[in-house]
Amino acid sequence: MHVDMDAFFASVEQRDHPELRGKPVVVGALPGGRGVVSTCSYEARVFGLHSAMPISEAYRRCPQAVYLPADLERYADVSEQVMAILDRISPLVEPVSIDEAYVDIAGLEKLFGPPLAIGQRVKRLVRDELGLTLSVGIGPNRLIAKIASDLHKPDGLTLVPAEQVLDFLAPLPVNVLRGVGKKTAALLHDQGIRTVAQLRDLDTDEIERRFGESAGGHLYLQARGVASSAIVSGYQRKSISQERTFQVDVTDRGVLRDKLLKLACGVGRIARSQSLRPRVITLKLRLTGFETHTRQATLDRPTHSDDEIFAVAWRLYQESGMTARPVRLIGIGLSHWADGTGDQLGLFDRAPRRNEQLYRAVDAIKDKFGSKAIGLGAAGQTAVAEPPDEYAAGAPDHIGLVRDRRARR
DNA sequence: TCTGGGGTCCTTAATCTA
DNA sequence: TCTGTAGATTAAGGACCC
Repeated sequence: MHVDMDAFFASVEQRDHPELRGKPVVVGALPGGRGVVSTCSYEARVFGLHSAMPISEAYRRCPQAVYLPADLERYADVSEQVMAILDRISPLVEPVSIDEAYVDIAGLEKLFGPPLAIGQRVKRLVRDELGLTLSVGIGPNRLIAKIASDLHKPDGLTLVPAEQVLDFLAPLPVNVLRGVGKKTAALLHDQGIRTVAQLRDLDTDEIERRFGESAGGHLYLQARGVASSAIVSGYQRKSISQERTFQVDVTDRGVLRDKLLKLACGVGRIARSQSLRPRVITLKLRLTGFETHTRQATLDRPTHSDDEIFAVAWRLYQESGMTARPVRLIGIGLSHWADGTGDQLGLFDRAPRRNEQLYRAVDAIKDKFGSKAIGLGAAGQTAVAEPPDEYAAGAPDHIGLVRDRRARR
């Protein structure tokens, strides 16, 4: 099951300020400055407003709307309340963003009834306890549930049984698939491919040649309704970043230096609060004309001290070769934690294409290093000691030995 | 004409190293 | 000891998502 709050930020504002109900509400940047619409109410969408639209254009189209800055802390509180309700439904909840989550509802029939009843229960609980609506999609895997939840927004509830997946997907535009944004959609349109059904006519070699092995492979499978159904709770972030766009492009070194110091303190504080020490610090610059560059440094000694983060970022700026150019945006990112999870070293090889070979290789590694030393997972995923069945069902992408960097085994 | 902020993942190329 | 190279790592950019 995929649940998605309706116009989340705007709905919270309308709930807490009754005078805003029934009116176009835009949460995001304020008119007059630089920025975009974060979320807008359905009353505002009537005027063609939508997320990510430049605020200047939103104001042109709908000057009578109420424009509010985002109060992210408050929305995060509400988000936690929503997630807490989901936790009461299932032990396997995977929040994907502030207003969205996947919930594993397999095997809950005895407790709550059939899938549709579970969806209705979630909607009722959230409406009664929090005064908010959401849209629910239920399907045999994450892809289908996600697309389904989007289909009858707002306040929707859509179920797609496994045997209807292919027919369900066929007429939909290709951009419903994960990873198909503006660029990929345009490439597909150039070939006359607009629907998922049409995408199915491309064979796997053709599609991988055009979109790369990874993206192409995903497209091929998604077009056939194949996707993961694994719901993973427990999240370890991989990076921390903060960035700021200036109201007018900045050339003054002092202004940039001050902003960079503030950003360093901001990311440093978060890193310390989570005991994360980055080994990599990234400086981001956006120049006049939206030209974006990054510069990064790998540290000898990881740190989450504000001073050290700032010093590295400032050095990166000075060595960037762009100090003469006006700056539109400046930002700092931290990544590659020195401690904690996500620090395994994968020695990956192209996988044998047949499971038989795979398991022979796994057995050889087990013999040599012990069963706890090995793990299997799709590329980029956390490896687990025993492969879940869904990996056993198809040929894996990679096989490799995973070890702890610190252990040096 | 305009394009935020916080993320993830992938590709490509250069460089390092066992 | 020298050298070529596969594979790992680093760096930069970009697509995409919410």
